[in-house]
Amino acid sequence: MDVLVGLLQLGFTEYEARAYVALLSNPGGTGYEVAKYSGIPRAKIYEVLGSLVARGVVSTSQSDGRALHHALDPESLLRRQVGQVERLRDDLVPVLSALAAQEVLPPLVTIKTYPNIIAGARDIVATARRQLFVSGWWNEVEAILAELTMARKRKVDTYVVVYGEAPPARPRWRHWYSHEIDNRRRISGPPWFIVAADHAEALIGEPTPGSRAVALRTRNRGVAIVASEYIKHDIFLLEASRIMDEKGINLNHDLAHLQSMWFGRRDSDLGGDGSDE
Amino acid sequence: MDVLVGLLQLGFTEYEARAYVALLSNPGGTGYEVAKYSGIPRAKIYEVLGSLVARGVVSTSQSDGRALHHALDPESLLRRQVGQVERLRDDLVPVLSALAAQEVLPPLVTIKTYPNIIAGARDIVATARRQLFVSGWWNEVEAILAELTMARKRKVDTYVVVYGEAPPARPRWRHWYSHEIDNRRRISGPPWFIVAADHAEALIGEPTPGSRAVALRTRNRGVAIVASEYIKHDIFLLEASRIMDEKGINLNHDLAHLQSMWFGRRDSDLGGDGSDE
DNA sequence: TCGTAGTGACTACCAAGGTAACTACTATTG
DNA sequence: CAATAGTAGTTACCTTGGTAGTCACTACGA
Repeated sequence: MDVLVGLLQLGFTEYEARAYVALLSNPGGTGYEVAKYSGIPRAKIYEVLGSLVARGVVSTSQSDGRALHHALDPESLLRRQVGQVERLRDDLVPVLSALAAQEVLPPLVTIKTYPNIIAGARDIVATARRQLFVSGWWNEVEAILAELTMARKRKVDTYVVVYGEAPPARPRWRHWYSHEIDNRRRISGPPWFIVAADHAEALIGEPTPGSRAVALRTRNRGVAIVASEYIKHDIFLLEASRIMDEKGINLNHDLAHLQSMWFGRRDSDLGGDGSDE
Repeated sequence: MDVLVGLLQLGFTEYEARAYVALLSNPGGTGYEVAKYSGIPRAKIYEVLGSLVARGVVSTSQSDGRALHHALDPESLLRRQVGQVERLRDDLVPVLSALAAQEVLPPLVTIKTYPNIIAGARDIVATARRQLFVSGWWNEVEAILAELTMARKRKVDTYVVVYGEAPPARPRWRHWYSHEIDNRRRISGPPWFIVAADHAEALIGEPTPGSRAVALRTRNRGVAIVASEYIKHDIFLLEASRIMDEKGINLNHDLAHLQSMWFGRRDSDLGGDGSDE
């Protein structure tokens, strides 16, 4: 990640970003020096430093009658930004939620572009309460791994099926299943990505790397159930075939540990605190 | 907090904010309807909705060949924003910190405007490791209360002295001391706000409500020690006078000659009342 | 004279806000 | 049946403010 791009995303202008970086590596500079190191025209530098001072990102000190400038350390800068959005969230969410009207019947909504599909998947995982099913390729699963971990910490039953070559960073979760297929070509058509929560909400996506990525997201009950059941069947068959490979007989007994997918959590399954194995 | 202002702070344009709010309270609208509810000129509405769709804040569905629009729910929207800044932080801080050069000797830095003083105080509290001293009026102490709570959770020894009328939301901490004084007028001059951490960093501020607010922030060792010691002495005297009150010892008369340090030639009592725990 | 320090007056460009006028379709009603 | 009003969407153009970028100037000390 280019630092300048990152700072732009924090709302810095290009000059502000360049001045900040220049001040970081050359602390205590006069305006003139900052202009020299940053390549910002001298005619603009005081304006730029002024707006950074107003934002509290740069502070001044006096020495020999000259004004020196000092950059806020990066940790503090980013901590402030995070704190600001968090405070904004705490202020805004209740007001906005009060404004929001309920949709009469859940629409079948189209989501466009890859990052929006990932964001939608994160939403669903982050709001799941009891049961969560995920099926997709490692790239997409990895992108929502932080949220999946949080969900498991919240005691959400989380089932994940990952297609493709076994990834290096594969977490050791109880219900993590791998379809080890060479590459994205093996199974027909484009990649897919399915997230379903609580038999209530689902996202069925086609995370093509290009700009063609599209997904369906809905709280439509039928779709949500189909998505969940599809993944359940997939897992069931995967396990069945594995065990048949090993033994050959009496599948029912061997697959009993999967019954919780359909019948909810049983006492014997309450194996821990979100860190099984 | 006005919702529109809040959304602007999230990087929405005014039209985008108005369209989003209109869509929240009227879900599933055509572009035409959104324009009607939001007051955005029809000529602009598709452009605006388009950029919201591109950002994933609005999604579309089809019904009778018409494109309907649906707003992302506020919790998800704000969760995404928070996650985005957090990811930016994790990416950016290591790179920026690597760029940062150490200042040879800690400067005496001037901080301007009230919010920047508060932000600086938050920085210091958030990075304190062992010992923390805070002295100020309730307004300012309240503004950094969240960070103080975090510091206490990190096992930082936290001492707070609050001037002014006892606030309603006063936390019940072990080292929380109150100087109950009627109003900001009693002690001469403007309000003040002191934060000192680890005998290493200090902020000494003058949080005037207007634009005149100024503070000194520094890692200069001498200043940091003076600030810490000042607050320690203040607490010591406060406690001493409380305990003497309890035991019926009254030195007012014997120390009357010192009262002039604080009150000129008037003789009156110190406000210590022992409302700590 | 050169390097440091700071300022005023420009130009260029673009995103955002704002207006007017247009097409096309549907439903209602006199 | 034609006229009208409302819905749905589009093209063109204009204004404004902020950002980027240039040039030319003053002032000072070594």
